[in-house]
Amino acid sequence: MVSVARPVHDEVALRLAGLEQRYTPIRRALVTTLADAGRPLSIPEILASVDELPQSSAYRTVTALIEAGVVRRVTGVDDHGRFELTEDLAGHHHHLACGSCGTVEDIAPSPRLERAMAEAARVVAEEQGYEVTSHQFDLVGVCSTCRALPG
Amino acid sequence: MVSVARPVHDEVALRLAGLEQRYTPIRRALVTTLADAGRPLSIPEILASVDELPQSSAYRTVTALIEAGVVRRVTGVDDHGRFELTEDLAGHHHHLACGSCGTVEDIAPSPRLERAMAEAARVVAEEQGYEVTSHQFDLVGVCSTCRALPG
DNA sequence: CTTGTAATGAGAACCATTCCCATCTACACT
DNA sequence: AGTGTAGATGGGAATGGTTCTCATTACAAG
Repeated sequence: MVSVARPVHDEVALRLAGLEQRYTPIRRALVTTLADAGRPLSIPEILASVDELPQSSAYRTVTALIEAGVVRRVTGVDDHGRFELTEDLAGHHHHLACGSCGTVEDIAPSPRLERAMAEAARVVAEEQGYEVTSHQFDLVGVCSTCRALPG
Repeated sequence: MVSVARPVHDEVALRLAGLEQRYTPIRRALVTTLADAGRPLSIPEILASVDELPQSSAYRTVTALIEAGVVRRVTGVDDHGRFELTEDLAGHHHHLACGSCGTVEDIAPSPRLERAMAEAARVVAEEQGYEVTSHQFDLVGVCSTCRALPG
């Protein structure tokens, strides 16, 4: 909750200012929450984390931060939008969505994974004429928690 | 439209029968449409492809086919569900979602891509304790059409 | 302190999806 | 072929996440 580096807040304030927008307490709380979560959060999760936050403000604030280029929307396996700080603020990583419970986790980049991902992106670019967006992959699987469940 | 191999229809009929369900004309039309599309289709796309299909029937039919294990839902970059035949009916492949227009394409598996994907899945399984679902990956990028657009 | 502009909160509006129910149809058994 | 039973269909109502509207409030500059 106080673990967010000041440079992040400064950078967010700067980008908002570039659009003539203010870095208000609500926006600051949202940035802090997303930074601390370490994984993309859905709106319900954000509402549970930030005290006294009306739903409409949550959606609007998230939208404002997206427009300022400090938050991006992540699509998971269920139909809930999930949000995280952009890579230039939170660091490069990939995502792993659990097809069973819907939770999305960040994957810390390891050299082996990066090599495999980079190779996959290269192949897709060559063979399909696609430009893979900023080395961003989302994998779907079953998380260890759900695998342990009966059924 | 007549390009669907008979074994596919037979298999679908069999799986529906296993749940005491019938392989009706509507369901057959949907299977044919999905098989011919060669990429996951959204409900609006399905409605445009199948003549005289009420929206409620489209959703219900898709749901029935999912329960029978012959169709699966694919999540793209926008919030529209997209549907395709399962891999055991349509063959193994990956997806490429265009972050700009939302269209999802199938990626034909090439040896190079498979190697890279398999390696990525292995790493994720080892390092994150995840079981990656049936070698299924979805990548996001910008398709060649959208890249050619101004702006 | 005044004023202009952005931000907020509550609820209405929207839209994709799901649910309901009366009607229709397919298959099994005469 | 005729009939009965259960599944399937279609139209519309209901749901739920997300977006929009607008009156009110909070800032920053003069």
